Amino acid sequence: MSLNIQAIIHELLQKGFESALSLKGESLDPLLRKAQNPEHGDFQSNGAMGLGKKHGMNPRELAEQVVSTVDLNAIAHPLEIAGPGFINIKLKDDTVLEMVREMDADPQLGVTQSDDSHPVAIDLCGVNVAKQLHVGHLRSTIIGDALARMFERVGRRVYRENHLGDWGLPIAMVLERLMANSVDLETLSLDALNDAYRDAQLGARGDERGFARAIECDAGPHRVIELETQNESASGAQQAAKDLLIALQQGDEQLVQEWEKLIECTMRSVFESLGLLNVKIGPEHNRGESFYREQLSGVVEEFVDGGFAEEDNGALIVRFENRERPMLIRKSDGGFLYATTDLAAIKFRTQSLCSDQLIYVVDARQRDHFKDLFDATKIIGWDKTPDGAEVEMVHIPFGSVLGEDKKPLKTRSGSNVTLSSLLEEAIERGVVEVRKRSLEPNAPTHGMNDEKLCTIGRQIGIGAVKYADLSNDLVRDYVFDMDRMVAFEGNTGPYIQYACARIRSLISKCDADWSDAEFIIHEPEERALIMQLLQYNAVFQGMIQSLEPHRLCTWLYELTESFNTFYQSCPVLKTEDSKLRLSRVRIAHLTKKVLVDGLDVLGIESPEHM
RNA sequence: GCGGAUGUAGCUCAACUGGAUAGAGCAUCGGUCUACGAAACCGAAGGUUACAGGUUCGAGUCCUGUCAUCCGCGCCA
Repeated sequence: MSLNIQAIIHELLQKGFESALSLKGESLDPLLRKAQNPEHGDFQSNGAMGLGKKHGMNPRELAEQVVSTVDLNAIAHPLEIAGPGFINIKLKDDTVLEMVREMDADPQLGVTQSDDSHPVAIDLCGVNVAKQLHVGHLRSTIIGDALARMFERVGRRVYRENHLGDWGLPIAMVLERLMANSVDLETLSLDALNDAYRDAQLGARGDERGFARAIECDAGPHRVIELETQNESASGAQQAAKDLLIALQQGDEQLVQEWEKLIECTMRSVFESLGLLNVKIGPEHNRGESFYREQLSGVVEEFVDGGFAEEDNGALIVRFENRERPMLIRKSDGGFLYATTDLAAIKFRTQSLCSDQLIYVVDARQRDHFKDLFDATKIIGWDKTPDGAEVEMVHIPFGSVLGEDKKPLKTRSGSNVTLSSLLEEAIERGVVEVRKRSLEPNAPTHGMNDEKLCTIGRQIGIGAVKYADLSNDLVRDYVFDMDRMVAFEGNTGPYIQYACARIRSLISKCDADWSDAEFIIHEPEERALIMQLLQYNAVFQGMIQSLEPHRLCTWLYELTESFNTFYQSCPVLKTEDSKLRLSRVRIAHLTKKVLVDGLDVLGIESPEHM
């Protein structure tokens, strides 16, 4: 017996189908699933309908034959056939108890560890030097960090790649502007820096052609607004910036020093926000555009030498077989583009880091860019690691964060919402709730000092925002509604955190030693809770495979509901029967371990009290 | 114009990748505490899954078309 009981049943059923249909070697999938309705049992096999049809056999008869040849008596109740040919399986309680014992004894809580020794590289956060973080970075950062934790949880090495926008003309323009005004970079705030960045952009990004074309193509409001902003003014400041960039590229010592200060100034503020967010991203994860600057011409040469790139109107482009749109890898003035840098980064990640899985957590608007990028990578053969492993490249195209008006989130005055202001509000809301709660005499937080309350408030407020983000299907846009997130009711982070806190105090009130108490199933709610716990690994593997954190969120929410139902109907400490009492404490403890572990994978903290 | 995404209860979202009666949470209405933490639990009501066809034992899910919203479309990142 083992935790992968589903795999065992799968195999037995498969053999049953093989013998019933007198077929071998063919992949006959019994379509074993968790039962959709608990009344049908624990698992269901949907294979008979499709296979019966395919091989000219009555599905129901097929199911009956399978049932008569498969022997699951040791672990399950007699199999039942329902409807057109569903096979329903209900495990014996003894089987369930044995599995839960195993899960509880396993430090990994049953989560299967990966045997892939190649690292995963996750492109996340994506800050631009001299720019304030905004809500777009929120998603890239917390989704990327959750995915990273998920891979680390199954034992894989992860490179969190913070691909900073720290190089090129935009940065040169800011630097030029700041130096022209002899601003002291040591004491500069990111807000001031952000203003300088915007001024510089306004000065240099005039793009009448792009604007005209956007109108012509009937472009959406996103693009038009962006281009309008760029066109508001145009000046000759670029020339100075271009000169500065050249000097910087040539390694002018003074300039390089100033440039480094600029990055430092940005990252000080960035890491402050990232710290509040409880994400594992630090200076050691910085590997920005500047890191690749020496490699760009080599990358382009490789494309040229391989015959994969051609000249077009003075620019160098890569063409694809199945579409019109080419990818530019060098401008007609000889400069490189972000696509060039991204190609260099892919080469580095696959060839030097030897990653066999590249994940880009970048918003959905860049779909076409990544399609081009990945296809170009395949053309030149960087889709294999040096030791020959196939590289999987995935773009996670997450949706936009919208305001109540269903348009990209803005402040009342129409400016972008900065990440720090958003986090501040979330924390403030969390702190207010915790303080309010602590005024009640019966609350475990009653009388706690304010510093502790603030820490808890931060954990709750941030947890609420992160859970709200991660619990949605990533590709969809979602409406940011602080009130709903911090409501702490229903499917929210705090709901789950609250259950953890209750279990902790429950356990702390139990004097007896329950650590090796026998698990007992006495009430249906106990069985239901244990069955939910036993799905942890399956859900986890599903999440790894699909790269969808919201699956874990949904399951954790269900687990919390199962626990609350159990807790409501099964007295724990008040139970007279001491064996049953200790069993329930132990079930509660296992639930807490799983909830805390799952929340941690999502990057959400679980306060002791709240 | 071309390409892509999305459309599920009043609102915010699920649906284990084609399975049994489409599920939750808010909001609404009705029950549970002199408390193993009520930030909880139990129940009611709420649906032509944008629309029209098609594929099959079976479709929210797959294919075709239509509509709506959003995004992208060579020298910005």
